[in-house]
Amino acid sequence: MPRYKESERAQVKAETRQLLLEAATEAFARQGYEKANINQISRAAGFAKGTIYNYFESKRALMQALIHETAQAHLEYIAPRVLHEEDAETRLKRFFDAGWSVVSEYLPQFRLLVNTLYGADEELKVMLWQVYQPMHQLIHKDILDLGIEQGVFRAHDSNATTGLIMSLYLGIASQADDEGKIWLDSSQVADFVLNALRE
Amino acid sequence: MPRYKESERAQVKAETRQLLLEAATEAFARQGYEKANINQISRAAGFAKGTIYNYFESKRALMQALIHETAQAHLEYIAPRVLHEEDAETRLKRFFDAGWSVVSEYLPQFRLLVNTLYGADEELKVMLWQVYQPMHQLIHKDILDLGIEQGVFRAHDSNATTGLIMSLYLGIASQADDEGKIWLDSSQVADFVLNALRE
Amino acid sequence: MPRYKESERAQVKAETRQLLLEAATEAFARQGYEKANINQISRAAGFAKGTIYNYFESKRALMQALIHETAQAHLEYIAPRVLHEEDAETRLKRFFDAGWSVVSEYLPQFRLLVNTLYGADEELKVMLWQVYQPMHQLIHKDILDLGIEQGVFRAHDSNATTGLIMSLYLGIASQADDEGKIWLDSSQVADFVLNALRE
Amino acid sequence: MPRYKESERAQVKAETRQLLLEAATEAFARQGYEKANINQISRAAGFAKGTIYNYFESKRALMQALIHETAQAHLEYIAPRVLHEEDAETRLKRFFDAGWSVVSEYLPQFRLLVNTLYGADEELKVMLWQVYQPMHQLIHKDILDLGIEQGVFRAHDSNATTGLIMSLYLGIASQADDEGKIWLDSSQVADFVLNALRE
DNA sequence: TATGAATGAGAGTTCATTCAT
DNA sequence: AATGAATGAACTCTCATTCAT
Repeated sequence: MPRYKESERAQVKAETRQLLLEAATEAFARQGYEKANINQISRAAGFAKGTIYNYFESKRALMQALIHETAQAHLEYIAPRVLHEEDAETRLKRFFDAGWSVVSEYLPQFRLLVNTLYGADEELKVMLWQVYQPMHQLIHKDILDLGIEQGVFRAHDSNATTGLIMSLYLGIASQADDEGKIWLDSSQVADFVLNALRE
Repeated sequence: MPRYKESERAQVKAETRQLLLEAATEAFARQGYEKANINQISRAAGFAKGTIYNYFESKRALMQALIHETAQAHLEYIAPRVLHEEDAETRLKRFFDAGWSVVSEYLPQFRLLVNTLYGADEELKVMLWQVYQPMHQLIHKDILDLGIEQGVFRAHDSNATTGLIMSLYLGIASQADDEGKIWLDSSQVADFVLNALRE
Repeated sequence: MPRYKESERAQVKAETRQLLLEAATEAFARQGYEKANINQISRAAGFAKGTIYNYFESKRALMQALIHETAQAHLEYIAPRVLHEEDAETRLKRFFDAGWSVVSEYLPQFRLLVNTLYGADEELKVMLWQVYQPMHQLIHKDILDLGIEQGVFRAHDSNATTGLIMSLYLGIASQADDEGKIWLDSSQVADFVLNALRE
Repeated sequence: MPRYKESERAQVKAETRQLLLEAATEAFARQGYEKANINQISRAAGFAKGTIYNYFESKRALMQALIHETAQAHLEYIAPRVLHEEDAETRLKRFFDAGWSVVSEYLPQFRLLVNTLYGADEELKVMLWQVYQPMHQLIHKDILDLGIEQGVFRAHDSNATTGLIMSLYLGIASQADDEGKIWLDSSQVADFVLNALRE
């Protein structure tokens, strides 16, 4: 069998999978995992109910894949933008900056993450916090510890501060309206943190 | 015409209602609104499935009553403890203090509130934010503005800061373990905020 | 114990029973036996749910008592008005006359009877046709056979005609509007029958 | 994209729908709309309980579809048999003739219609009378008015007479036993009406 | 690979009935 | 005799999942 035929097929599969994930994101974000329904999701993606089961073992597996990939994308969006900067203060600003951009560009994805992080489904929550470890590392090591090293942040429990920063990010950003607009500027939040850390 | 004391019957009704609300809180907090189920809740409260409908019109009405009463109780726990203090700094500390106590004493209730505040159910979310207005007022007026007046907080956008403080409270406190223990002391969070506001 | 106390009590009981029957008639007529509900009926009669069970063994027993008494009353309304006349033709007119009056004065009762007579509940239907036997006798013997005897009706199968007359009565009268007004005059129906029977 | 014939699937769907409608007819006719139950109907049709909801939105929608189709079929059975005749008298006889056949051939359907026409469910009743308009037209125009024109019926209010004829048909035919046998011949009823109209 | 008819567990809700007071 | 809280069977409807085509 010709090689390109194979790859073509693989591409179609990947596209279908992507369409399903997008529809699922939207549905899960809007209605929550329990209320969202497989039929709707399939239809919204342009397929029939059964198709979803060619790509995911179950509704739950779909959700898990979704969380995984979404969180991953979230990380991959934010990390380079932060690391592109040299000094810790700017990195912190960039963190909130990029975080705000995620919200406006990928609102349903972001909502899905927040719902899951603060939701009642322990299994999903734990999984997501794990996937999010690199984000904590980023803040902890590449922003806070760096800042202490650079002498721009006072000595402090940077692990604790990481938690505080994540809470601020998620708490404020989750109040975005349906257009992804957040009532506080990212810089206001960054300044608040900087004030707390400076000297 | 009733043959026994009216008050006696009223008391029994109130108790039953309370038992149902408690069971519901536990169930909704552990499984989320959608997954929790009426039969289970009634059974956990020691009643048959139909009993719940003698007290609440529907599952949703039960949830709404619950949110209302829980949020109210939350407010009534925190406000006096804050207002008992004179200076703004102590008030802020007390706010986190009391907030931490709520978590350890009323863990399911608190979880229910957080799940709802960050959940996908728009109607419940809006309702809860409304009930929570006095909490925002408390922070905004009775802590932040007071602190500015007292000259202990630098001038700042106290409305914005209110949002940040709430995010910190909810974000950190929601990470309590099953015994209600939170990995950060309330004082650490308070100090972080105070550092940001002081000068 | 004094005798009048007894009778007083009996009277109260009878009144309560009557109130319950009236409320039941209204409910059963409006919603049908299955949809009508015991709580509503009790409340409409001014009593609590349980009270009904002091007077009737079950919802079904209530319905049966109701049908019985209503059909009886129906008969007792019509028969004397018919028998008061001497000649068969007038008796027939009186039959429809009185039948029309029943509808305007006792609409819910009448509707209940029609619903039952043409409904799916075989047991109730059979019971009602039995209670209605005297009505058939009245038409058969006291109107039709009399008419033949008097030489005003042609010879015919008066049993069959009885069935036709009942069908006409029930069919037309059941189309009464909510005020009990029937679109055809009783005399029009009577004339139709007389035309069919005369000579 | 579907791999098998569209028409094949459509055919299966139509058959399933028909089976469900038949089972529903039987159940609704025997127990009435309220008492009949969806599970039972599906099972009787040879399907699982949920299947019905692939074909009808709700129990009520099922009932409405049923009434519609049944009344339509009823009309389509009777009308051509009546119109096949030339003179009004024979048409009238054919009307009762055909009406009697409907009962013996489609007993549950007929019972369903009668129960609905004389039942307490106002919405269904109104709907059915509307669907039945053509039947009234048939009697009114194509039998009674024609008869007057042909000079075989005396002048009379043919609208009123239409109502009387329908009452006779429904009233007598609804007394069919479980084999669909009616205690009066259709000709006896027809003769009664003809006697009333002739001259 | 895609389809959608069929499935049936499971949910929320209703309500006749019981019974302690 | 009257009450109404409690009960739980029974009902309608939803939906994740299966599978023949």
